[in-house]
Amino acid sequence: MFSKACEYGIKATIYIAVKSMHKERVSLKEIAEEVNSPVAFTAKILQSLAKSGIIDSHKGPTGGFQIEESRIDTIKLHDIVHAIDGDNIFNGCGLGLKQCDARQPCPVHHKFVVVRDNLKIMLQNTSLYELATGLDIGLTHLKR
Amino acid sequence: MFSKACEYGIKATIYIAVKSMHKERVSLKEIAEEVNSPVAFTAKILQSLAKSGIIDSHKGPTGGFQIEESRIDTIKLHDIVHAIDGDNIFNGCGLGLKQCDARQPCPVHHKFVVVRDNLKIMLQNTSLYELATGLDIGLTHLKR
DNA sequence: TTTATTTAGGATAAATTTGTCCGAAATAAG
DNA sequence: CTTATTTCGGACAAATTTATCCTAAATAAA
Ligand code: FES
Ligand code: FES
Repeated sequence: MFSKACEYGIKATIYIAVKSMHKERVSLKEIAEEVNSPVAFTAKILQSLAKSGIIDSHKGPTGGFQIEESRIDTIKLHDIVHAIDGDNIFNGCGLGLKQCDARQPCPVHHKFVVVRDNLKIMLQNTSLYELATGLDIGLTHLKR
Repeated sequence: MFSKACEYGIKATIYIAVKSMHKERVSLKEIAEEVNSPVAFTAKILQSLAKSGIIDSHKGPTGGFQIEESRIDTIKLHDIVHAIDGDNIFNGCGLGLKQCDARQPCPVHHKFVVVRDNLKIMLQNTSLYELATGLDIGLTHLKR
């Protein structure tokens, strides 16, 4: 469904959000540990999320990653997925046709768009805030 | 969403079904042309679909692929996807946790399972027959 | 200013998926 | 029986994704 990079990116962002809600910056190393992801690969993903403006990064001692508190509830899961995996998952044809178009539909088009839109809406309606809160109060988990 | 192999496999199966409904066997070469897929790669996929019992294959002159007519409406999209991509898409965690379990859920679990189940139900409810019919009467297309 | 710490970024490498090649096996037809 | 045709199956290759390594740049603190 999502790429590995996206899975790591989502988990990392949620973890950063939890820490940010407690006014704490968090290092790459800590993130990778908590998220159970390869450190260097996670670094790349965080780098790109920073460039996308989803998270903030700071170099040097006391440096690390954080998210401006006021933005945590405006950031949606959709934004993270879009930043990492692009929009093929939201607009692409389920059977890989170059263009998904209802006027020249593939055999699964009509049924597939329902599912695809369902996913899109879910991602658009899910805020980083609610995901971070669930993790913070111990209702959900990042490792297993 | 689906692997390339699965996309090709679905399109190929639908095409074989259309031909089978007209009592015709169809060769690998023709399938690959109609589906716009690499010939040798398509061969591997068809081979595995034959092993899974979803399609029938016959060697030699006048050989090719076909699907027993009576089975066309009992085969569901779910069967094809399951045969090629396995069941991770139906049961796997959206964030890649080793085990998706409501008792130890990841942050997106509750929202993700709704979408995932939605997809599963759609695939289970979609018969090869209806997909093949749509293609046969020119309502849908395999290339673009 | 020096040092230690942390992210940035480029080069590589490993793993997986996608795709190719070719000879073997089956089989229909002359 | 021989030949032509078609799928089978294994080995190999290319492309993409995932992952690692190392140096540079920034920066906080001594
Ligand atoms: S054309 Fe295939 S999903 Fe729309
Ligand atoms: S635990 Fe992640 S989707 Fe169920």
